[in-house]
Amino acid sequence: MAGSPLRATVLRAAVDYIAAHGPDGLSFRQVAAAAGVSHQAPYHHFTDRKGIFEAIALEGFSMFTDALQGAADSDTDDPAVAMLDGYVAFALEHRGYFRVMFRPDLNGLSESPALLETADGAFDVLVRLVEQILGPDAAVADVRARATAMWALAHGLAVLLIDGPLEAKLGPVADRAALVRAVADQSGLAGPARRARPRR
Amino acid sequence: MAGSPLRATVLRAAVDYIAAHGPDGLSFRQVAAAAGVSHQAPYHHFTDRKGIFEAIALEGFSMFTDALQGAADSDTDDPAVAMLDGYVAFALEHRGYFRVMFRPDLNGLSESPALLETADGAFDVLVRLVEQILGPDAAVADVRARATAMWALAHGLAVLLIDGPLEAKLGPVADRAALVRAVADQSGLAGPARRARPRR
DNA sequence: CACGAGGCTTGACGTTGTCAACGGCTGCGT
DNA sequence: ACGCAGCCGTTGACAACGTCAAGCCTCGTG
Repeated sequence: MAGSPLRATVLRAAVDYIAAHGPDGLSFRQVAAAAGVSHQAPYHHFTDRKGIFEAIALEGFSMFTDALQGAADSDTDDPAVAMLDGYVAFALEHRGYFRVMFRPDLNGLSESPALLETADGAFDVLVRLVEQILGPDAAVADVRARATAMWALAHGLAVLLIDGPLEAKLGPVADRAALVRAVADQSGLAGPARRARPRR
Repeated sequence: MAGSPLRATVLRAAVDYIAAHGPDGLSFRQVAAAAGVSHQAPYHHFTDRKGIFEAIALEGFSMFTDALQGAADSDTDDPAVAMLDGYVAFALEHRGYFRVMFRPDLNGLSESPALLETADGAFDVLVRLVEQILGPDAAVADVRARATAMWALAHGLAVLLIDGPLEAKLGPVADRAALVRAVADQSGLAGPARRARPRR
């Protein structure tokens, strides 16, 4: 299951490149050269250029699910904020993966059932947390809307920080946790459960 | 100021292509061929391939600012929701522009002062609206955080709808306004002014 | 020992972005 | 009226890219 060493090498080189320069300039031949093999060698491990992105996205979503689950499991008095922070932190620390995961044109998400399923797993973590926060008697539509709101907020923040004008405006990252906190406070999404805000 | 007709033709062809297939596969030579000219003709109107994206982003941010301003000016009892909806609506209706605007690797945002300034203009519309919502005695940090929260929420929703798994999950667009409403309600960002939530 | 398959190589083809040189129009100064 | 410079478009060439097609080692298994 581990795959050949070349496969891993290529994948790592690709992820590093993407983290540094974005996915679009990534060249099949360049990563092959970086791995010290001929320009066709990677074809024995990936069907396509797209195959590389698909593999990255798959691995990325798996790591992502774990990261979100970890944030959900961490015992904090504000699980919603922990989740938001976990989301944004993952994006910042694993740009190479994150940049590919949400680009269906690159990774062929809609065509790969395995990838779709893995991606769903991450969203499920979020939904389960929201169910837990809102309590068992919450309407399904509310849970859905709340989860979507949290997802959108976290995703927007992450994307704006990684690729958007936010980083150019606020300087690099600075204190991510404080930013997430402040934003979560300004939206109504912070707080341990039903609108009780201990405030310390 | 209008620019030559070829320039406009190329730009339109590029925007249409991007709306349909995303920016990355866009080929300089293809748009030239689509415009019925030789593969080098566009070079008289754009310095680079990147120059096309820069022009699209510039025009896009200008349209975007107008759209947001329009949403802010519309008299509704919930300006925050109007703004969020305006943001998402623009993204959905002008994917060809939106997809390029937030891709600094494509449009060279950080290198072009004119582009940066235009992009700032859009954010300023949001900040001014938040100032208006929170009232004149609001702390600067709160205004900033609230604006960032709204921006992130709208942007996340837009991105997830356009390129993310949300469209694959929820079906195409459906009723955007209702979705935005629900999400805004679940986050605390809806409501006319200071945390009054009519609930009705 | 044969042999088939996996892993890698070299070679080739069409397409891409970009540099360079060329040509025809149009409008200006003399 | 004439020439000439500028814009706007042309064709040609080049390196790099993704991908198809063969060929070459080097194993483990019969």
